[in-house]
Amino acid sequence: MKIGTWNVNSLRVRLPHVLRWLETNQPDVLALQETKTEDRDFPVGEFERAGYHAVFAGQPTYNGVALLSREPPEVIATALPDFEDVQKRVLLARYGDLAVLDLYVPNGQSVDSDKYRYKLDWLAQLDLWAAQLLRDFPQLVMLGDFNIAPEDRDVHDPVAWQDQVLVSGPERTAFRRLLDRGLRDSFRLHTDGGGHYSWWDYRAAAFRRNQGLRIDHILLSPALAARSAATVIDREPRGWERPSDHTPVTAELSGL
DNA sequence: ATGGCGCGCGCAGCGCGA
Repeated sequence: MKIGTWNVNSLRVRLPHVLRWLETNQPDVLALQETKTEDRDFPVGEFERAGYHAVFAGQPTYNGVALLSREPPEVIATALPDFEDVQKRVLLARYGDLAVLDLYVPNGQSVDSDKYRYKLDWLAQLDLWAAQLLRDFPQLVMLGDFNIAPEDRDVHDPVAWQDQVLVSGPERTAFRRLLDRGLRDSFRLHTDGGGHYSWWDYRAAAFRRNQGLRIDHILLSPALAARSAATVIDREPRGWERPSDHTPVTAELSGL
């Protein structure tokens, strides 16, 4: 099976891109972030016509997550447990034995901001939840926009980015804690080198110059990591007209 | 050189993203 993640930076604007990408790539599950769409405006019918079920947790203007799938979903959660938050950043669904957690981790803005503190608190709560989820769901995929470049090889200019938000030590420690729980970064199961990014700034021709960060991730529980056949960053949609600043990442799991 | 682009909201220009 194929399962992907894509921060679309407004589903209203990017719906044609998502439909085109679904048609070409035929994933079994696609997790979206930054839909920026209220639930009553979610384009359910468009995805039904494309052969996909859709579940979503949205709000006006900001944030918003969704899961598209061939199989009908069972929604388990739409928020972090025990964490007061009006921001829609979490969607957990299951498809039979497979559990999929779609995440839009807070950006953090800058390391000296209140939003950074919120990001670290949010990640601490995610870590607690991850321990429970790994017990409850042996077949767990945790994927989305983590807003963390885990290592310097995931950063085009580590010196310029040092100690900046998305790259700072506390954020990387939070990401590392998830791996210490037993989750595996599926991209790194198959590719060691640098220069592979999932986001490029709209400004300064960053995509053309491949000045990006790898911040969109697919984490796999141990049972799924054993089935990981490939993880691919698809740069193509970043080159389309009026693109999202993120591009899709897809994991292939064998025997599911 | 801290801007640079693109989004929502709403009709100007600001907050936000990363």
